[in-house]
Formats: sequence, structure tokens, C-alpha cells
Amino acid sequence: MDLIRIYECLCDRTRLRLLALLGGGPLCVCHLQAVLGEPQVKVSKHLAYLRARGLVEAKRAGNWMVYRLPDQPSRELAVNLACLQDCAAEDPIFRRDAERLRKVRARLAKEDCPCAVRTA
Amino acid sequence: MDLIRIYECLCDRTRLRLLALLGGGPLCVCHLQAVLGEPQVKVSKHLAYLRARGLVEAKRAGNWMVYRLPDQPSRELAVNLACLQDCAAEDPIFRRDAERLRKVRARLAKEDCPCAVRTA
DNA sequence: TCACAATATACCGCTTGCGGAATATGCCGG
DNA sequence: CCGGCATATTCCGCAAGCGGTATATTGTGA
Repeated sequence: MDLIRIYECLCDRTRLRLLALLGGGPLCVCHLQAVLGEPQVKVSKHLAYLRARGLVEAKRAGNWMVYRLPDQPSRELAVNLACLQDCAAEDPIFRRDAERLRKVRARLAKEDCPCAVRTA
Repeated sequence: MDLIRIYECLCDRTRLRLLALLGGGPLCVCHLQAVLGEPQVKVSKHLAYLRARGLVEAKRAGNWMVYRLPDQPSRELAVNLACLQDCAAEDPIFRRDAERLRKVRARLAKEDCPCAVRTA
């Protein structure tokens, strides 16, 4: 019944947006922050919250931290993340985030942030 | 984005058990209380919580209140309830509840509680 | 070794949720 | 109209979460 842990992670707007964005592949904090338009501390704390509960994994890449959805998610997690992606596909907020991510990616590709390059 | 409202409802063990049980059809509070083995006030308050957020509907039947999942759930709700039922099918706690419900139904069928009869 | 950039943590005040005890409401039978 | 049953609500103390400010950590390059 660690379903509850999963749902606790899903009941905050910022975390939902983070997870939806990470559904498209790994991202570093600077990307996430730029897309969400939220203060650094807020993004960082929600990522820590998700990480502590196993909803995301993090890896350092030099100065940056790259976050991603788990490589081997539990069945419950996989099912619910799929469900979230499904709902996100229709919701204007998530769609706007996805659009912003495209622009941020284009803009940051020329800079030194490693996300666009070494996302593996 | 009232996805969040849904997830807020899902992040409590008692509410998850209630929703999973109601997934099998309408039930009155006495049934739910008997299956969960939780105090009346706890069951009642969680049902009120769910009802206030549209996750369940309630109808009075004489002395009893019959709860059910919504007739016309939103897409997000339908998807997530299906997801919950899916996860519940494998979880021992939910399976035990389902088993208990069968016994409670058999026991209460002879009494005057209307759930077994007029569940429509 | 030092300054700086990216990110994380500590602390604070506020709100929300939870469980339980007590009490209230609504309905029925007599 | 009254007592009793099923259920709901109020009130309380406590714990957890959230957002923000300030500060700490970790890595990089000079």
C-alpha cells in the first residue's frame, strides 16, 4: 500500500507539473525552473520531496543536477505515471508547460547546461 | 487541473479502501464501517471529505445513507478510479476488504439494512 | 585557494488534515 | 410525540505540508 506515498506526491500542482515534464525525459533543475517560472527554492524542495519518496531519481552532472523518472518503477508507479501523462495531454497547463519546454530547450541548447546534450 | 483535488482524496488509506469498496457498487455506511473495522466517526468524516470533492455521491434510504461512485464521472476521475481498481486487485489489504465485504453482505442480507436489496 | 554558479537545506509562520470525544441531526416505529 | 437507530458535525490537539527568506553545500574555473 505505498500507493498512498505515490498519491501524496501527486496532490500538488508544482509536483504534477514537474512529473509531467520529466515524463518527456531527464531534465536539469535550470530547465524545470525556467519552464515552471517558480522560484528556485520551490522547485528544489518539491524535487527533494519527490526524490525522497522514489518518484524521481537524481544524478549530478558537474554543477548541475539532472532529474529523471525512475528507471525501474514499481507497477503502481508506472501505472499512475501513465495515467498522469494521459490526463496531462488534455490539460492546458501541462500543454503550456510542454510548449515552454520546447522553447527553453532551444534557448538553452547553445549554453553550457548539459541537459540537452548528455541526458542519458 | 482539478486532478489535484482527486489526488488529495486518494492519499489516505481509509479513503482508498472506501473507494475500492465502492468500486464494486453502492454501499451503505454500516457495510463500509463493518468491512473497514474503523470507528463510525472516522468512516463518516472520510465519506464527507470524498463527497465534498465529488468523488462519491450519497443518497438517503430511510435511516441509512447509501454511497456510490459518481454516475457521470469526469474523464480524469474515471481514469484514476480505474487505475485504483487495477492496483487494488493486487494489494493484500484491498483483497482482504473485498473478502470481508462478501461476508458482511451475507451476514447483513438477513437484516433490515437496505444495501443488499435496493442498491439501485 | 578563491569567487562564483547551481542547487540544497534550515528555519519560520500559516494552513490543512487527521483522529477521537462529544454532540447534533434526521428518520422510523410505537 | 418520543425513544432509539444510523449517520453527520463540532471541537480539540497534534502532525505534516507549503511558501518564503536566509544560508549552506558542492562543483568549476581561474
